[in-house]
Amino acid sequence: MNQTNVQRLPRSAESAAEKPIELADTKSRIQDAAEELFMEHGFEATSLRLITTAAQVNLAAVNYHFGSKEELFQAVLTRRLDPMNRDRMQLLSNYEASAATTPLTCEKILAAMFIPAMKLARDHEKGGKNFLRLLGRAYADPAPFIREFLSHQYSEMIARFRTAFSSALPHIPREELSWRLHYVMGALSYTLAGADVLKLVSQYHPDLATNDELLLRRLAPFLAAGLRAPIPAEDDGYQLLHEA
Amino acid sequence: MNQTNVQRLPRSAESAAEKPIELADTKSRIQDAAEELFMEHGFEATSLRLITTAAQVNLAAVNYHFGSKEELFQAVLTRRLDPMNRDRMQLLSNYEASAATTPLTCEKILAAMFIPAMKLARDHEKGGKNFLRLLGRAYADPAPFIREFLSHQYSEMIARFRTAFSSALPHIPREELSWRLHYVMGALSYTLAGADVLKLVSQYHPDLATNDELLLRRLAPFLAAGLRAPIPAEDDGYQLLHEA
DNA sequence: GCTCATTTCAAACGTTCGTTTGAAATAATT
DNA sequence: AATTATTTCAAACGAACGTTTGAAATGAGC
Repeated sequence: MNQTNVQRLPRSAESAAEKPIELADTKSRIQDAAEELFMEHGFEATSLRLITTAAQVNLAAVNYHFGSKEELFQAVLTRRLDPMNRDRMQLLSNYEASAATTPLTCEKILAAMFIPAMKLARDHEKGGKNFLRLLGRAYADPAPFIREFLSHQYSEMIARFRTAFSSALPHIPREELSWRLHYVMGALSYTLAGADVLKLVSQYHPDLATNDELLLRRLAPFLAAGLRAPIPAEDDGYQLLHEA
Repeated sequence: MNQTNVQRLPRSAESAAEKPIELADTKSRIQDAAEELFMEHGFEATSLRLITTAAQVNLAAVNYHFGSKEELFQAVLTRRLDPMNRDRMQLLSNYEASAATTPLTCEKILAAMFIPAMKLARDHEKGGKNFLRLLGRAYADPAPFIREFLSHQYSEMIARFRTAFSSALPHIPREELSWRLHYVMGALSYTLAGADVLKLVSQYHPDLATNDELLLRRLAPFLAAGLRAPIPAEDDGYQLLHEA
């Protein structure tokens, strides 16, 4: 019934663009529409009928080309997540090579995490910004297949950056560093996803929110200062919990 | 058809517990079951049939007591969110009164945010911890009625803490502070929700994750250091974006 | 005991969901 | 041109959804 793993080219294999008004092929149209709609409504609330109508394809096309709704969701994530994480690791390696023997600064390592994410948001005029919002929501999605997929998709990149931070912050114990990395990911995903539920950033200059360099110049110092913070002593005034 | 706003006590109004095996009333049982199931599967993926079965009540009881599934969700959130945010503001006022004229430290203000959240996680043996996970997921939920509800529910508390941080950090420009508050909320919700998709904290000592004081001693220094971080100068080595 | 409001219940409502089907249409191969 | 493989299509499938209904059960007030 279904196609095998090999994907054939359905139309004549001309190399360059033929007609400018020509639509993309069915599979791509589905992915584009799905990305936008998953971002807007979430996985559960987005029906295949909504997607296929927006993509102007037949309802059965999703199951034919992707197998199921879940597999479509994973394909939508993989399409941009894979290159982004590969870029991140490549950029980190470049920085490390440039720095020769001296360890990288936290800011530099953070930049290696952020810049590919921002490049993704900037590059794809259509879905780039939306994709990061979709990703931020996927982080918090309780569906097991999403959580397993993400943790598998990220594991290599995270391990790579963990050791980089470990070298940059030799005075921070390994366990403490794990927690601080956790906080970094929280602030990062929250920011990149634009999940400002609480309207904290009230004066929302549009070019400020989209200006990557400004965003990096705000976020990186904040997180780097946190990563470098001294470990508080035992009697450092944190017996706060029993005052309430 | 439906009951009015006044809620009657359906059973004889004995003051104390009568029989230890007696079940709570229908409305509470629904809320308890809904809290746990919404936490586990999210709003969309949790059906009323699942909730009413777990609560051992009739399917129609949800619409009778709450009106709709959406209103049930809001009731579940309000039940614990309202007291928590009131506690936060009260605790902040207490701290300010104790400090007299001297401004509070960032750590102290952060503690006023965290401690009520942790008390909530600790107090209700059954759903406390789960509720924070539910809350963390609600932050990222795209459903408009959830986002509007949360932003309304939080607005007073956020405004209160914003001015507190503003006093504690007079050298940080107001706009910069808004962004840093944004990062704080990101790390906070990510941590309290236990949304560790990426398994960053691999060595997961159970008593460490549940020990509130330890958690506060890790998170507060990290965030306070970030909040106090100096504003980077224009030529401070952040021309990183074009090296990629 | 009777009355009346409140709560519970089984059953069904109409809708929407993801998926499947088998034939028609299109493209590729011989 | 004939044959084969691939893709599209309209239609339907069974299941699950939130909600409604009207009668039965249960409570309180007189």
